[in-house]
Amino acid sequence: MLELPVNHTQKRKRFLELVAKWQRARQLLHLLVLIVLFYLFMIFPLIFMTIFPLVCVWFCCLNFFFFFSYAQYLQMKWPLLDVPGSTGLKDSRSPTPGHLSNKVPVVQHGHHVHPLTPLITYSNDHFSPGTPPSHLSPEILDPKTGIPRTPHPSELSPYYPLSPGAVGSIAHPLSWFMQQQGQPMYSIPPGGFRHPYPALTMNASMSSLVSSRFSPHMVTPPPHSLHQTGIPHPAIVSPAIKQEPGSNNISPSMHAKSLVPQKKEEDKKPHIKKPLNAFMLYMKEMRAKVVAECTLKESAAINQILGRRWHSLSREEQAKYYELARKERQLHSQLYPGWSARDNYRKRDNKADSKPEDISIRNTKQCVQYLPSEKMCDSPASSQGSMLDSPATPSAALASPAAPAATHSEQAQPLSLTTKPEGRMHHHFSLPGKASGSSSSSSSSSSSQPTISVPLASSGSQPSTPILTRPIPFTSLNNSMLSPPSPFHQAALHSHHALFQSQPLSLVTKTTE
DNA sequence: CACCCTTTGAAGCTC
DNA sequence: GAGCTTCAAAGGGTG
Repeated sequence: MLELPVNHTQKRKRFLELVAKWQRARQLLHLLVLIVLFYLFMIFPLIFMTIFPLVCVWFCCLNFFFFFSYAQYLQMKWPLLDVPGSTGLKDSRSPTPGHLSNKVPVVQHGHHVHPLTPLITYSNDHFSPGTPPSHLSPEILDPKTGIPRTPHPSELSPYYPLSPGAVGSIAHPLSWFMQQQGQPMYSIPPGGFRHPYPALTMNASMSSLVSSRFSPHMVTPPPHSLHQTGIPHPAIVSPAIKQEPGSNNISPSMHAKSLVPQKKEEDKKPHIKKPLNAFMLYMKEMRAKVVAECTLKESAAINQILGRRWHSLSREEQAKYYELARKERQLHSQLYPGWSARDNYRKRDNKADSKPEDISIRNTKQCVQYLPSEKMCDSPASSQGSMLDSPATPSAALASPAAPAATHSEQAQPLSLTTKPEGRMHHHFSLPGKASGSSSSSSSSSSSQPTISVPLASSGSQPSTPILTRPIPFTSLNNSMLSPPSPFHQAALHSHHALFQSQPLSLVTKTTE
């Protein structure tokens, strides 16, 4: 009769001893883990940053789960037992029995709280190494829509793609540039870019430029398409990849027979392309959008639309592309210090030789009408009126703080798309010997701009319109011309607009002489 | 299959 | 220095 309670108390005592041992072991384990983690934190901050949160979470969960269940188990099995692990659960104010007191000099924490919890916050602010800072966040606000735009999937377009109709949902490919507008543009060291690895001396904008426009996927990276720095550059086009017309489209046997070794060496040279200008960059970005908005797929038609939209852009928007183009040129010049645009001249010798013959042929192909499709899908801002009312006014560019550096070409701004052919028609009529005969491009352009021939024929007595014949450099504009609402300017534009309206593009065709 | 078309801008060339 | 020419991208169209 008396042995039963004795046995019971002994059993209970033994169990309590077991619990105490486990408690000490657990505390020792805590200490050990703390030491290890602290060591890791001091020695391997990088590892700490990545692994430690996981370890902490794991340890916390495991510890909490294990002790919670164990305490519950003890409470169920020994209702009268004062389980140390459950004190915190039952009542934190309940005194702990002396025989269960902690003799290990470790601060006792609640089991559901990790000892390092006060030192660690699991907020994303501290444990989001992969999250870029706000100024590097890919999400930017669309200046037009105000909607945050997310980065564009790289598979859509290699360069500056803008998904069709998704201006508000896709990050501007120039976001890197937009976000840097407030910063010094070029952090070129005083010694210049003579580093053998220009990429190492690039600033952020440069590197992003390389990673975007000069992404290696554009060009298969054969050895000869690598820059001397080893950096593949899309501007380098191997002759094997992009064959120069008339030079590399020859069969190997013909090549061996007809070409001089020097010619071979020249052909083996990688073809370094020109850096893209502002409009090219704009086209690269907006082409996909226009293609998706319209059912058009002809690049010529797309380019016409893009040309009008380009003029409908605000000065600030254009300035972004001008600045980007400037960076492109700078980077290009740094990557290829000895390169000149002349190097790419006359690559198409047969083409140049055959130009005079092509004029007659081209004159027969000038009735391609893109206007209906453009009317269908072009933005409202690029209507005929908007071409003339486009913000492409010189004064705006001058006033724009983000305006590109003042190169005369960047400042030159066509007043209208319909103005350039007029000048070319001038050559077509006045200088037939050279302008119309020596250049296929100019002749094609002149012949391809249908609005001019008729207005000139009908309004040949308008010598006052040469202001509209070519892009006018700012340097050649006086103040009266720089001011947009100039009566003269408006009158000229109005008359020009009237001419344009009197001869819609869709109705006018090239008049072959 | 090579070239054209079409756009704007940059740079080279010519006079 | 003005004017002209070439090239850069793009992809359907054309011979």
